[in-house]
Formats: sequence, structure tokens, C-alpha cells
Amino acid sequence: MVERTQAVEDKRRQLLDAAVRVFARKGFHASRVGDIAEEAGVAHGLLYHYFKSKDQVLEAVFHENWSVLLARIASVEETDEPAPDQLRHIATIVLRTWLHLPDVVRVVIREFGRSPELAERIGDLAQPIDAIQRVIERGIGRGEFRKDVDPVFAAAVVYGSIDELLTGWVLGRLPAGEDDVAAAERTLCEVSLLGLQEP
Amino acid sequence: MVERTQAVEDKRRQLLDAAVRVFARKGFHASRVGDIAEEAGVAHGLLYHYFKSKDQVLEAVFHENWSVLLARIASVEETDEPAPDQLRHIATIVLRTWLHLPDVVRVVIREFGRSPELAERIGDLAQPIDAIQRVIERGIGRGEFRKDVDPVFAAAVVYGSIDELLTGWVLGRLPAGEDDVAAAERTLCEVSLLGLQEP
Amino acid sequence: MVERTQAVEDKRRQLLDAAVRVFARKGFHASRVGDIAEEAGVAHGLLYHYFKSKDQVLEAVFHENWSVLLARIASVEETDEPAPDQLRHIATIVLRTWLHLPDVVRVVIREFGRSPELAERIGDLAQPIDAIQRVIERGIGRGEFRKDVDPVFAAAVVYGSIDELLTGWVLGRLPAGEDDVAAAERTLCEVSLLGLQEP
Amino acid sequence: MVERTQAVEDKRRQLLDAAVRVFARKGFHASRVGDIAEEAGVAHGLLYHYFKSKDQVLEAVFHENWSVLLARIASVEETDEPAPDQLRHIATIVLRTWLHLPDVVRVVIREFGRSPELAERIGDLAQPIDAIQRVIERGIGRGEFRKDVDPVFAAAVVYGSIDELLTGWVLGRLPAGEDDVAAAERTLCEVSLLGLQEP
DNA sequence: TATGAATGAGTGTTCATTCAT
DNA sequence: GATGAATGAACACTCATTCAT
Repeated sequence: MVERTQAVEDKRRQLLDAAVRVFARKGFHASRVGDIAEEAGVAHGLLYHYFKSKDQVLEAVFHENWSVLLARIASVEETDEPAPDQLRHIATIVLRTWLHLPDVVRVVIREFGRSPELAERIGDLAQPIDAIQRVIERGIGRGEFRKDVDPVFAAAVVYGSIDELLTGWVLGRLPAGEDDVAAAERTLCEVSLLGLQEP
Repeated sequence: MVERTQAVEDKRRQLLDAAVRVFARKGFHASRVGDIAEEAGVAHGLLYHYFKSKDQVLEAVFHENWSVLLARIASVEETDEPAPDQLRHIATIVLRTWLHLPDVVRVVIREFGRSPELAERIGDLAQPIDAIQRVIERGIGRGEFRKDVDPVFAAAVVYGSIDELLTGWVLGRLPAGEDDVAAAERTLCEVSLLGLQEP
Repeated sequence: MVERTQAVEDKRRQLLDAAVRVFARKGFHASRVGDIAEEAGVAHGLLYHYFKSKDQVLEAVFHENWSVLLARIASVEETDEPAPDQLRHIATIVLRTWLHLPDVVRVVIREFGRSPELAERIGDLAQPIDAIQRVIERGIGRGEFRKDVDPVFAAAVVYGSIDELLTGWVLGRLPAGEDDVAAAERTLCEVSLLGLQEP
Repeated sequence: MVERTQAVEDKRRQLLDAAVRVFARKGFHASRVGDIAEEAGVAHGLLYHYFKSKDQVLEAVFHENWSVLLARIASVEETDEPAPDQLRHIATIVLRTWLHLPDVVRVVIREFGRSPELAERIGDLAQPIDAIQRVIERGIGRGEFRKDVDPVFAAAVVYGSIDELLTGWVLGRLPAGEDDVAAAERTLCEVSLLGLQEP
């Protein structure tokens, strides 16, 4: 029984991974249900045993891949590190995802984050921003960041920087090798973090 | 002849403005050609006298609205102001657009900037980033910015911040009134610019 | 303008008539939208300019063909003829439709009258029965029919007889020529009407 | 072996009864094979051990429920009662089925009797009509019915009345309690039978 | 016997685009 | 220029049926 459920779970995952690859390659709208099935090596009808609709596949891609990242961000928050270090860690976590799961990043960058419709269906979307905001607020409270910045806008500024680096890699307009990711990380921290700290 | 051209131009503009409103409201994919025509008060067939396709309407929306902004950014570059001031001005120009042309911003944020396909068709997309990069490079050269930041990534970081603020307004997750725009501007400059300058 | 509307109306009718023929031949469920379009000699997409859906075509078939018959039945009711004559006329009107519009009868018999779903969407369905019931009630009131029959059930009995004759013709289990229709009419009246009258 | 066959027969019956309930509730076309299996509490694949196809289930519903009724009608024919009494008995048998097996009646009324396709596959369909016709012919021969009615059409008329009463109950447009069935029976006999007899 | 994963043919509907008027 | 009827490619989704286990 457990094995059976396991097999089912494996197949689901197989479909989902195929979907990630296809969405990453062609974009969600241009991807047909048949493309996903073909990529997974199954008949397209099977997809509907595991997912309610093409839209739901996209949601699952998000939930079942991004949630890992969100959990790691949350665990950073629970640390008692100084706020600048926490921010640095969050940035690292997000940026390094590009190296581990480039296709997932491609899909997330392209399909999520700009669509009001998706944002409504998926509550988790803004979570990284919210986490950043909380860290900044804590940093201000502890005197680690200057008191005259608005945490709401500052969070957007920091998150936007991270997001844009990923976007640059996804769209191929930024160098995207391992060293480049490290360099981007450094630049990000130098600019955003120093900007947040007392001069 | 001139009148004729003027009338043609007017009608074209009328359709384009209708398209902006419709795209802003429903998103490009969910907008039907008939919706645009209806919004403009004409038959949908007429759209094809002025545009080759629905895609081309989207491109025109970009070119004919965003180009003004790009021109103003370019004119900032020609100034001999200090680099930090230039950056500040660029940020102001982009952010204030939210107050003047919110629908255009909605469309640009939602439809451009994440699509490799569009990016290929529209070369101008990255122009604000490029301008920012040039300003940063100039600033470094003049000793106004620190020498140890990578201008390429730094430009992405700065542009990402601007972009995310607009996105926050478009998606309604940031306060978007006139005062808020001013506050966002301030926060952006404090964080990004100070981060760029020598400590 | 009127001509234009006329042309549109004509085309709609052309589609509707094609639909009647196709539905009569294959039944509604087995008929594809493409069959109707092909029968009408147009592209299948055009059907959706005139009708909202395949279901709506079926409803239109009913409304725009059966309503004539219902009107004629209603006009019989307004006569001051004796009730038996009125019943006879109603029966004649319905039965003769087989000769004038056999395909319409085929569709009505096969698709309507047994489907609770359709009955809900189309209120007119029971109208012939209701008319018959009113005539019987009037006949009883005037002493033309015996007082001891229940008009509700009697109406069902009379209408059922008519309906079954049409069904017999549609299904080919009754002789269906012109003379046969006349003979059926006679039999129907002899049996049902005499049964209703005082012995 | 007998036990095995019995168990098999039981399961088959269990599926068939489930099918009757489901078809009665949603209609044949709207019923999925999975619905039947779910109603029976088994996996849908199992259905194909007992029936060749969904269509065949419907046929079995008919044969294995309606045949009882046909047998009883046949036994009435073998009686040497007067023809009017025989007709009365046939009517009673059919109408009372509504009280005993309402779901079967629902399915039979809705799915059989109007479909040429089914009529071809199931020869028994017209049997009640044929029986009625034979009784009428016998009645005419014995002088119990008038000689001037056409037995073919008269049979249709009588059967149509019965059929319409059932339909009225199935569709909820006639009162359907026990007393109502009795009243309908009375009305039917008064109208149809008296109409058949010599005035 | 029983399960339910897997298949894939089948279809209604949408909508960008064309073009006769 | 302006209209909107006409076209037809494209596509998500359903579901009866099969079959390995």
C-alpha cells in the first residue's frame, strides 16, 4: 500500500518535473498539455489523473518547488544572527537556487510575480518580501540598520535587486556562471546592505 | 494630405490608448482583439488597418509610450551632473511614470521584462538598465562611486529596485499614493545610492 | 440596414435548418457541430456567430419551429367551437405537422419531451398538454364531456396518444403516408373523443 | 460451481441495480462508468468483467427488468378474459410498475422508446404495443370492440396513453402518489376503453 | 476477482485574422 | 476608411476502455 502510494507520488513528480522543463523552455502559455506528457513519456490523458488542469500543474510547480526555498528562508529568520547576516543569507539562498534548479527559477521568474491572477490563487508569492521586511524591521529595532528607511519600501528594494539578478540570468542578459553568481551576491550585499546600514 | 495623416494618426492613437486600458485591466493574453475595438468604439476589423496583428499592438504600446521615458533617461545621461544625481533623476523619471501613466506601467510591468520572446522582438527593453550601467561606470570613473562594485550587477541591482517598486504598485502590494511614491523614491536613493558610494 | 439584418436572419435560418436535418438524421448527441456546419456549407466557427453553443442550437430548433404550432393550438382555444371539435383540431394540427415538417417532428420527438434537463430550460414543452387540459375542462363545464374524468390525467391520455402516433411515424413502426395520417387521425378521435363523451 | 455462479450473478445484479439508480438520477449520457462503479462500491474496471460496455449495461437494465413486465403482459394474453379486461390488466401492470420500480421506469421512459438506435439493438421494445394490438384485434373479432377502428393505430393510441402517464410521473408533471396511480388507471380505462367499445 | 493507472480518440469552443461589401 | 461575416487552426479536457498487477 505504501509502495503503491509511493509509485503514484513518483509518477506525479515525474509529470511535474517534465512540466518544469517544458514551461522553462517555452513558457506556460506556449506549452501544450501534450508537450508535458510527451516530455514525461506518457499519454496526455494521464496528466489529468494527477492534476485537475493545466493551471493546477503550474500551481503545483510553484508549491512543490518553491516551498523548499520558503522554508529555508523562514529558518534563517529564526536564527539570532544580526539582521545584515540574515539578509545576506536570504539573498544567498535565493540566488544559489539559480545554480541548483535553473528551470524552476526560469518558470518562477517568468510566470509568477507579475500576474495578479496567479498572485490571488497562490498566497505564498510575496513571502520572501515579507520575510525581508521583517528582518529589516528587526534590524532597525536592534540598531543594526538606520532608522530613517521605510521597511516596506526597503524590502521591495532589496527583493527587487535579488529578483532582477535572477531575471537577468533567466533572460541571458547577465553572465550566469558559478563565479558570476558569487560576484552578483557580493555586489548585491555591498550595495543593498551597506545602503541600509548606518553611514 | 497632412490632415489625412493626422486623422489616421489620431485613430491609431485612439486604438492604442484603448489597447493600453484593456491590457492593463485584463492582461494581454486575456484581452481579445474585440475587447480593444469595443473599448475604442470601432469594429474589430478596423484594428488591422492600423496594426498588423495583436502582437504588434502590444509592441506599439511599448514603443509609443515607453520611448518617451527612454528619451528622458537619455537626456539625463547627457547632463554633466554627478553620477549619484543622475541615478536619482533616472529613478525619479521612472517612478513618477506610475503617477502619470499608471495603465502604461501596468502593461509594461506585466507583459514586458520577463518574456524572452518579447525581449527579442523589442530591443529597447534593457535600455534603462544599460543607461544605469553607464552612469554607474561613469560614477566609478569619476570617483563618485566605489571602485569595487561590478557595474553590470550593480545596474541590475538598482534597476531591480525600481522595477520592484513599480511592480508593488501594479499588484497593489505597496501603498501607491503620491506621497508613497515620494517616500519610495527617498528609500530607494538612500539604500541604493548610499550603498554605491564610498563608505 | 434592414437588408443586412435580413441577410443575417437568413443565414441563421440556414444554419438552423441544417441543424434540423442533421439532428433528425443522427440525433442530437451523435451530431457534431462540424456536421451541422458541413450540412449548411459553412465553416464550423460560423455557427458560434449565430448561436452561443450546440445546446442553444437545439433550443432554437424547438423555439423557432414548434412555436408556430403552439400558436396555432392557442388560436384553436380562442374559438367558440364545441370542445370535441377543438380537441379534434388540435390533434389535426399536431399530426399534420408530420407531413409538413417531418424532420422537425423527428427532432422534437426524439430530443424533447423526455429530458428533465431540457424541460427545465424550455418552458413551452408542456404547452400542448396544458391546452388540451383546458379544452377538456371547458368541455366538462359545458356538459360536452362526462363529469367523472379527471382532466389532468385525461389530458395526458389524449396527448400521449397523439405523441405516440408521431413517435410511431418517426421510428418507422407505423405506416406514415398521407392516407395513414388521416386514418390515424380518425382512429384517435374515435377512441379518445368518444371515450371522453357521455356514453 | 453453483455458488460461484450465484456470487457472480449477485455481483452482476449489484452493478445493474447501481446502474439503474445512476441512470435514473442523471440520465444515461451524463452518467459516467465511474459513477456506476462508485454507486456500487467497486472499482470501475470491474464493470468490464460483467458487461462488455456501458451501452451493454443499458441494454441489460432493460432486458433484466423489463422482461418481467413483458412476461406478465404475455400471460394476460393467454387468459380467456374479455378483451377489455385484458387491456385493463395490461394497463394496470405497466402503470403499477411506477410504484414498484420507479427508477427502472425512469430509465425506460427516458432512454428507450425514442431512440431508433436502441430500438434496433433491442427488439423487445415494441412488445407491449404489439400485445395491445393483438388484444384489440381479438376484441374486434369477438365483437367486444367496434369494427371500424384500425387496430394498429388504436394500439398506438392506447399505448401512448399509458406511456404518457408514466412520463408525466417521471418528469414530475403529474401527481404520482399511490392514489394518483389508481386515479390515472381509472381515467385511462374510462377514456380509452369506452372509446374502443361499441357506443 | 478486483484494482486503478494508463491510453488516446473524440469534440465543443475560442479567437486572431481575412476580406467582400 | 469601416464593418462584421466568415474562416479554420488550435487546444484543453473527458471518459470509455484496456490491462498489468
